[in-house]
Amino acid sequence: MSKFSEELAQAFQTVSLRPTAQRYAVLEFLARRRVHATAAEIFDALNRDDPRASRATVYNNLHSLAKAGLVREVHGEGKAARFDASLHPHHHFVCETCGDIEDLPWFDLPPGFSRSAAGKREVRAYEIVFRGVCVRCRGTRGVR
Amino acid sequence: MSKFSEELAQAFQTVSLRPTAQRYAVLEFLARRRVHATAAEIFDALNRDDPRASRATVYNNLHSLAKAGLVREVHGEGKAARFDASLHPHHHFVCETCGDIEDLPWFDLPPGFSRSAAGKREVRAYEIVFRGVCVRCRGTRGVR
DNA sequence: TCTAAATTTAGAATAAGTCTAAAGCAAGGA
DNA sequence: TCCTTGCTTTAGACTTATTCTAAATTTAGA
Repeated sequence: MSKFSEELAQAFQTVSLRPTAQRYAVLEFLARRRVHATAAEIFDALNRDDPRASRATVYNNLHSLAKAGLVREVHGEGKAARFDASLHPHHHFVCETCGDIEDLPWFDLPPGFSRSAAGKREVRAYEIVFRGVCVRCRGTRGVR
Repeated sequence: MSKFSEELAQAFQTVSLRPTAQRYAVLEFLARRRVHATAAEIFDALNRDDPRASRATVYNNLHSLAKAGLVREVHGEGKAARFDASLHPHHHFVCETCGDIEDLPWFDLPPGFSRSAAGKREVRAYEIVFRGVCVRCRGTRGVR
């Protein structure tokens, strides 16, 4: 068993979610990708090889994985939600030109920032979303 | 002319967007509200009094206002996008229990944070999204 | 006033995501 | 091992959010 699949198996363990073939395939697909995928892309990809998965199953699993914290739902420019494996914490960058979403390395807010901002609310998580122009789109500046 | 409507008029000026009756109504509605509205809610509200606006117009204006930076699109728990006037900068808090989205007072990231995180990307804006349990939902804890 | 460009409209069309009811599996106890 | 119970999967119909279309209207500026 590779380091990689061990890590996935481990992840299922710690959140105590049944590692069904389809659920595993969804998480694996996301964990291998750099660019964030829409549910439709995941559906298409899974149905090129075994195990297959129905549309409903893809959504079911994206939701159960998100609830368990192994996957995050991110919204960029388009109307379809995008998903990424969040095995390791990170922030996000949304390109306003091409709509792609990229991961940025994690850093904590200075202690006290979130507490004072949130008042009496209970903060369970946070992320910073940066918007702007990605490296690829900066390169083609003016060409359009 | 009230301070408030002056501010809206001013906002249209500075981004040089035509202040049509419908567009003004959309922005005004959002600026007066505390809770973030879906397009459907805005559509319903506008069609209770003049000026009316068709569904397409509501969306057109939400998009033109968003592009101009006067409105922000935020995604909470539900599938419909929510919008808020962003005349003044702020961060967001999404309640994982009831799905409501609240504004948090703005604070800057410590200088250097965003620059080093984003690498060669051009950052035009950022926001911090906190998730957790809002004050109202904390109160009803355990009742369910 | 006149013109060109932007805006509005109703309704049809598309797309994203959810629901349903039946059938298949997985985990743990006897 | 064999049940039992509760997750999970499935195809496809369905709902709902958002976009598109083409014609009519309004706006800003010359």
